[in-house]
Amino acid sequence: MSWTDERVETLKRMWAEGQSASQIAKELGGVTRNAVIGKVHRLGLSNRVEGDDQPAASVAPESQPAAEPVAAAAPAEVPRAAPEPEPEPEVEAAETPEPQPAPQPVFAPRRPIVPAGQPLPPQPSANEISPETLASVREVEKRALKLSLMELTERTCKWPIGDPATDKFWFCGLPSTAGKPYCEAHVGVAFQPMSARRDRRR
DNA sequence: CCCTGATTCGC
DNA sequence: GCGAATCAGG
Repeated sequence: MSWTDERVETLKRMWAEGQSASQIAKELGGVTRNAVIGKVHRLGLSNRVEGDDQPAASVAPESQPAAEPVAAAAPAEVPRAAPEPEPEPEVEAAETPEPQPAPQPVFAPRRPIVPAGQPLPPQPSANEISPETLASVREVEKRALKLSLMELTERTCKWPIGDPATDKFWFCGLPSTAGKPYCEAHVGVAFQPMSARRDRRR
């Protein structure tokens, strides 16, 4: 594969959107994340840290995620999570006058959306779940890794636990079943044969 | 171990 | 210019 204008354009766009090199590589196909990173540098993209253009104040090493939606449709929709307390460490002492217009016009997207390959959990009512499964889930949730939205990956259980409107909210985070968005226990709750649900429903 | 980007250097 | 290998880090 070569870097055609089109492919470079895609690269630029995705990089600007904050997509990771590996995600971009996957999208483009035929290239590795190394290739993408190498190209990014050759194109002069990347976080120009060195002083040359903008003072660049201090390119946030990680920067905040700015709460992104997990997925679209959601039966029992999950309100904004924003598990990040982050009361703003704010600037240091009054050492930077910065009377200038405003530094940081760079366009700083960053951490994009979280996979969400599957629809969000339906949060079935208790009477639709078998006692055994329910017990298993409760037991498992005690061991939940309590991950934040940004910590989820393709192989972590994305089952939400707690009230999204409060601080007591997190995602299961246990190893997800291959190909599924949830761990074994939550897959049991999320994916049930229609017949089973029908039979169990009052 | 999973993942990130950065850098080097032979091709 | 390209990107695998490697490095440094979360």
